[in-house]
Amino acid sequence: MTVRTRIAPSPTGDPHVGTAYIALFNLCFARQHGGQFILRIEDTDRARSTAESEQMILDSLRWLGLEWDEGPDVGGPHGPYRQSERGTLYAEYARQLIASGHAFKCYRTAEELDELRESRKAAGMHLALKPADLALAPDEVKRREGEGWPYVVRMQVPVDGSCVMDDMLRGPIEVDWAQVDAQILLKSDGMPTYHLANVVDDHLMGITHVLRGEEWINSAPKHQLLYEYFGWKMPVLCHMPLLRNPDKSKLSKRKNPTSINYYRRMGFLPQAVTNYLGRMGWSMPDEREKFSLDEMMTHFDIQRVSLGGPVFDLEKLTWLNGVYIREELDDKAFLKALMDWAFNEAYVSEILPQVRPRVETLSDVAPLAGHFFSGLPAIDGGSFDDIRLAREELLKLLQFLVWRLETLAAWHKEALLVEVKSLAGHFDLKMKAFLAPVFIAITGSSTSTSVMDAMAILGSDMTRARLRHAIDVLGGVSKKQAKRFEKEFRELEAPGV
RNA sequence: GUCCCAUUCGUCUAGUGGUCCAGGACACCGCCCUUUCACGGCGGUAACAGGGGUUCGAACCCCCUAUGGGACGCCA
Repeated sequence: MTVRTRIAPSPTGDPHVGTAYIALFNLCFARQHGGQFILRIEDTDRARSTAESEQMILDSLRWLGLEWDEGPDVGGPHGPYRQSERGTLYAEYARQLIASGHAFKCYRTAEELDELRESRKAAGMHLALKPADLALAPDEVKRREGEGWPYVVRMQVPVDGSCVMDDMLRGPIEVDWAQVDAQILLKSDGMPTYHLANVVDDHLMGITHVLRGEEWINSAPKHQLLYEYFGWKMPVLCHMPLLRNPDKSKLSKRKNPTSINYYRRMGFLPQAVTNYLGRMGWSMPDEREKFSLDEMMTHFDIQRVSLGGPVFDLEKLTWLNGVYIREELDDKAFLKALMDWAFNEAYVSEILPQVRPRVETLSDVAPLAGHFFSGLPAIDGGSFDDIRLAREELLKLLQFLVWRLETLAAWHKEALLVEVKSLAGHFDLKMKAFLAPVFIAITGSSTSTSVMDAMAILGSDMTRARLRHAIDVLGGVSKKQAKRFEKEFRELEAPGV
């Protein structure tokens, strides 16, 4: 048996807890059956990830203790299908499908597709575009082809009848073919979409079981069809429930800290985080709450997965983490955990230059630099009383900064400075005035170390979490405000559009 | 809008036709322990979404309704 987890690349290298969650269950499932567990980063769009951001994601999975295997024919997460070759490899399979009549070239433009979807929506029909909907008159196709228009390769799909696929946990799932669109297999830049890459890779890697998120159920018919077209054996499917925000929507960073790095920075123990993820939609046969990864693997049973989408509860995770610190760590291990976390030479050395000019006695250090060793500062709305900005303007400032920082790929002081400068310009504020509220949000006080350096040292996850926390204690951004803010922010991002 | 998936205390869950007027955990409340605060111990509030079937019997099986979520991208 061979299973794999596919990882969506992210430019900032944020490893999502949802990814870790799926990886954990894949790992346990594989180990329980003595099988292999492989990792794949889905980098069909090279702009989305860098070697560095991929490394960050892998590091955090390793931190959680999720060890993966080198797959057959796959040297690490990328394997022989690595970027340079990937386009040509998948293009070859796409050609094969065209030759067998299972796929076709489509010269439709984005505008035409929008129109088609609009009119279908207006007519109250389902939005799936079928091959017939996309067809152009033969001479028009000829013209576009002759003029060298860009094209994509789409798969053929049946127009009627239905597709039945099997899910390990849910039993047979039936979907009308009418709901399934002529999925794009190869983009106009020649790179494959997830759907093609996924099927081809899984086949070449000999994947036998696929455990993935519930959000993939609807595209499973396409995958099944592709396996049929190629004449390959389809892996067994299993769709895991989705982790949720407290409001039950799919876990998202807008409403929750979703980055593993955040929990790491906050001082959670990896065993506790992994244990907690293992309790999401799953339980030990004897119902104990606390168990190690090894215990989970030996007692694992996929049938014990419950299908209701579990809410990720920070409070309970925090309790569990406390249990681990109290029960699993003796003084020596506790000390080691602290040192691994922040009390180490590398980290403290970064902080020393910040405090040296500002202290007179050694005992000044802790109060001054405490925020480098803390989570969220104890602030409330009153902490911002001295800021001479209207409440809404203040919220907007913090919110814009969060949004800017969310897309920042390289996290260092110079890059931060560029962002802050440009935003200060937008708000028509001097740097000092712009940074005043940021200072309070990050350090929790109005006298401390340099805020720009603090942000650089604290890192992306903690910085953003503190800014978001400040927004929360200020009463949060209302839906109406969010709408206004977003509009203004977009105009700021793309001036003249 | 169309389709798909789901639905047990506020939250995570146990429960796969009788042992369930539903058990455990977090949170909350009370009491005890304690020089404070925690930790710990004991106790309490609190749920089978609703309606129809099937059955001697239903949280568990079937149907309908409601609610929630997801999908409908040259994202993954």
